[in-house]
Amino acid sequence: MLGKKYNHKEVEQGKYETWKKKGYFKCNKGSGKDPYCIVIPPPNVTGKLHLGHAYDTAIQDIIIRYKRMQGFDTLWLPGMDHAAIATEAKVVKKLKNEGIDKYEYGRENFLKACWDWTREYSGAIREQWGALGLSVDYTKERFTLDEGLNQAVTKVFVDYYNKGLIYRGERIINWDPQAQTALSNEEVIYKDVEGAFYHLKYFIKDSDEYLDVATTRPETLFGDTAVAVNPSDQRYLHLIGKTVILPIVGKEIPIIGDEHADPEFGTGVVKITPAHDPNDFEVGNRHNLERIVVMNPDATMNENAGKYVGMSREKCREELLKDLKEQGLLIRVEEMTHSVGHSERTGVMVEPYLSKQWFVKMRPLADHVLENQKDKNTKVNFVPKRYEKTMNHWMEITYDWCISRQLWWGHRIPAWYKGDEVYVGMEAPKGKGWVQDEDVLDTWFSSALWPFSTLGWPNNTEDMQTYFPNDALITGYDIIPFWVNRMTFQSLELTGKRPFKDCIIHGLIRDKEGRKFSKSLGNGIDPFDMTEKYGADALRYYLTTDVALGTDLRFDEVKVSSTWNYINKIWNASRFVLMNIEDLKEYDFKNLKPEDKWILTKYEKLLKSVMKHMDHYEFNLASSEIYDFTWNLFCDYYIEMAKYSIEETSTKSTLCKVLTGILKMLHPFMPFVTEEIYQMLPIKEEESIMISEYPKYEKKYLFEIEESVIDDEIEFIKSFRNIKSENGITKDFKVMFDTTDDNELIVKMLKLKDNVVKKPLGMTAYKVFSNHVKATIFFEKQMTEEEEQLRKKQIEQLKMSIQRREKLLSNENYVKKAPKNIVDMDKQKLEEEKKKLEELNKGI
RNA sequence: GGGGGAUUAGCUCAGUUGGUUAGAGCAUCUGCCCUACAAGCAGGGGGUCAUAGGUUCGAGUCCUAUAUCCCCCACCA
Repeated sequence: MLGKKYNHKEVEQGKYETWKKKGYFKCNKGSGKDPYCIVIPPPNVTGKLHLGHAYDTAIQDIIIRYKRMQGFDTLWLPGMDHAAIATEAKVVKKLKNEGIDKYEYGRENFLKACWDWTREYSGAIREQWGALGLSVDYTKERFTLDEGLNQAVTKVFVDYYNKGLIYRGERIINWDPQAQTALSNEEVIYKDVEGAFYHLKYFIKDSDEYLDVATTRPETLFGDTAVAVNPSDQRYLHLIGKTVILPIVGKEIPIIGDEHADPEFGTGVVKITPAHDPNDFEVGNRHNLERIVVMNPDATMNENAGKYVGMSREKCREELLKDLKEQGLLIRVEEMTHSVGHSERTGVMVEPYLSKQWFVKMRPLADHVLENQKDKNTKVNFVPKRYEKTMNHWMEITYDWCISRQLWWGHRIPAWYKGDEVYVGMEAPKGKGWVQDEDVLDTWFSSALWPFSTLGWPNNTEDMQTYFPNDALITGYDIIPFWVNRMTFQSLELTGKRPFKDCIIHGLIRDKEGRKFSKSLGNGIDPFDMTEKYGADALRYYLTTDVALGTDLRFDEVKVSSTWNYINKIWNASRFVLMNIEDLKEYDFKNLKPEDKWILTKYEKLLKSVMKHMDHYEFNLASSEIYDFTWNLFCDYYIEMAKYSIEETSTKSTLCKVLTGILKMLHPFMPFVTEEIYQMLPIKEEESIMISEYPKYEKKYLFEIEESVIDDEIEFIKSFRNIKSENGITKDFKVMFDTTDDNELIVKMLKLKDNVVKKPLGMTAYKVFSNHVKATIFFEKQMTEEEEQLRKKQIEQLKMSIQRREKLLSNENYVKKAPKNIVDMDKQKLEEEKKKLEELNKGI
C-alpha cells in the first residue's frame, strides 16, 4: 500500500538500475517493429551537466518513452564530445595548478591527461543521466574520439581534400592568444568595450602635410603597408600614388585608392594592415601589399615591432602612445565604444591573425542545403517552423569554415608535409622525411558527423540502414549555427540524405528575472539540487511543460514545488483507487453507471487529444490536458462519485482503467512515480510500465448521452454550491427539486439527504438550475439588499447575452456563412438562456 | 545594416486551421481538518489580449503601420 505522502526519494530509489538491468533501454532491431531513432547531443566532457542539459534530455526522454510505448523499436543513442578546445583549456588549467606546463609535459603525456579527465567526467555524466531517468541505450554509446569515429572523420577530410572541398591557405583568422589556436567565426563572441579612436599623423613624404589616420589599434601600425583613401574622395584624390612616412617606424608606405575606405567614416583615411585585419587583408590582395605579422602567437609583439618587441599588445599600445605623444604624432584621442571579438572558451580578446590554416569550402555545401530545403519530402523539418529561417539565413551568408586548431586534444589532421610537398591520406605516406601536421580539427567537425558516424558510417552497417536518417534531433536554438547547420550540410554531402527528419528546437533557460545563467552573476542552478529537493519527476515535468517549444524558460523553483504537489495529488488519488480495487481480478464493464460512462468518455477524448499533441511535440498542451482531466474531472468529481458505488465491479474496473491510462500518459514525463504506482495495480499487462503499451483510443467507451447528463449534473452541483456559498448558507436550508428525474447522485454529492422537501416552504427561496436539473433552495434568513442587487445583475447579464445572440442570429450573413454546428450551438444557447431568464424572473 | 521573435490576469505562461462569454499555475479574498490528499477541499475577485487602422458574418489569432523590449548575424579602419 502506498504511503500517505509522496516521497520522491523512496520512489526513485533503484528504479533506474532495474530498468537498465532488464535491458528496457536497448534497441531491438530485427524485431519487426518500426524503428525510431534519436541521437543525444553529446555533452562536452568538461564538467557537470547543467539545467540546460536536463531540459534538453528530458524532452528527448519523453519522446523516446512515448515512442517505445507506442510499439516502436526505439534507439536513443548516447555519447559525449571530446570538445577539443573546451576540454584542453580545462586540462591545461588543471596541470598548471599542479605546476605542469603543457608544452614541457609533451603531447603524449598531455593526451594521457586528457583521457584521464574524460574517463572521470564521463562517469559523472552517466550518473547524472541516470538520476534524470534517461532511457538511453548504453550498448550504443559513442565518444567523438572513438576509433570508429576517428575513421569517419579522417575519411571525410581525405575525400573532401580530394574533391577540393577542403583546402589549406593563408588567411586572417580569429586567433585565441591564450589557447594559441585558430577559432571559427562561431567561436567568437562580440562584446562592446570602451575603447578609443587614436588619430595619428602620417606625414606625406617630403612635405609638412600629414594625413590624419584614425585607428582603434595603434599597436598594429608596425604591420601597416599602405594608407587607403576612397578613389572618389575629392579631398585626397591628388595624394593617391604618393607615399607617407609611417610614424615611429619611419618607413615609407604608399597612399592607395580603395573602395574599402569610407569617406563618411572618420577622416576617410584608413591604415592598411593586411596581416592583422580581414578587410585590410582583402585590400592587400587587391593592391599586392606585403603582409607583415607583428605579433607572436601569444599576442606579444614580435621583432617587427622594433623596440617594443616582447611586450604584450596592451603594454605595447601604452608605450607606443606615450612615444607618439612625445613626438607630436598623436593628434587626439576620441573615446568610443566598439565591439571586440572574444574567445568563446577562454574569454580573451581574439586577435585577427594571419596564418596558414585548413578551411572547408562552404558555398557548394551550403547551396546544397538550400536546394534540399525546398523539397518537403527530404528537408529537415524544424519545430517550431521559424527556425528553418535561421538555418537558411546562415547558409546564405556563410563563410569558409576554418577547421584547423592549434591544439592537441582532438582528431589530428591527416596531412603530412615534406618540404613543399603535401600529402593527405588515411595513412601516413611511405618514405622518409614526412612530418604530420601538428594540428587537430575543430571539435564541431566531428560532431557534424554525429547522426551517422555513431551508427557505423562510412560502412553501410545494419544500424545505418535501420536508424538513418534519425527521426528527430532535439537541441537549443543557440546551437543551430554550430551544429545543426553543419550536420545538415555534411549529411547531405556524405550520405545524400538529411541527418534527421525533424529538428526540434527548444529555448534557453534563464533565471527568474530573465537573465542568462552566468558564473559572474552567481545565479546558476544545479539541476541535481532540484532533483534532491523535489525529485527528477517534478523537475522533468516542470521543464518540459512550462513553456511552448522554442521559447526561453524562466526558471522558477516555486513551479517545481507546485509540480511536486501535483505528483502528490496523483499519488493520493492512486492511493484511494488502489485501496479500493485490491480484489479486482479482471475488468468488467457490464453494469456501468452514468458517471462511469461519463469519465470513460472524457478519458477517451483526452487520450485522443493527448496523442495528437504528443505527435506534434506539444508537450505543454498534452500535459495541461492530462492535468486538467486528472485533477478537475477524475479527482474532484469521478472519485467522489465512485465512493457511492465503490463495491461495484464496474466502478472498480473504471477506476483501474482510467488510473492506468493516466499513469501511462504521464509516464514519459514522470517515469519514476508512474512506475511505482503501476507496480501496485491489481491488473497490469507488463512487468514494467516502461515497456507497457500506450493506451489505444477506443470508440466503444464513448457515451455521449451519459457524458452530457453528468456534465449537466456537475454544472448544477457547481451552481448550487455557489449559491450556498454566496449566501452564507451552512446547514439550515431545505431543497425542493422541480424535476421528477432521479437526482440521487446529486443528493449524495451535495450531501442533501436530510434537506430535501417535496413542497414549497414559506421561506426565502432561491432557484438553482442547469439544463436539466432544477431546484429551489429555501432558507430562513432574509435576502439582503446586496443579494437582491446580485440577482438583478444576473438578470441584466442574461438579458444582454440574449440580445447579443439574437442579433447575431438575425444576421443573415452569419447564418449563411458560418458553419452549421456553430450556428446550431448559438441557437441552442439562446433557448437555454431564455429559459433561465424566465426562471430567474418568476423564481422568487 | 540584414534576419528572427515578443507584447494576453499582480507574476510566469497557454491559447492548434479565425468560431460559445479568452484559460492554467502561482499569488490574492471567503468558508472548510468531509476517513485519497490541509503540500488539501469548496466558492470568489482579477484581463478594453501593446496602440491605431484594415480584411471578415465573426479577429488574441490574418494584413498594414506605430511603440516598447529581446535574440541572432554582419560591420564598426
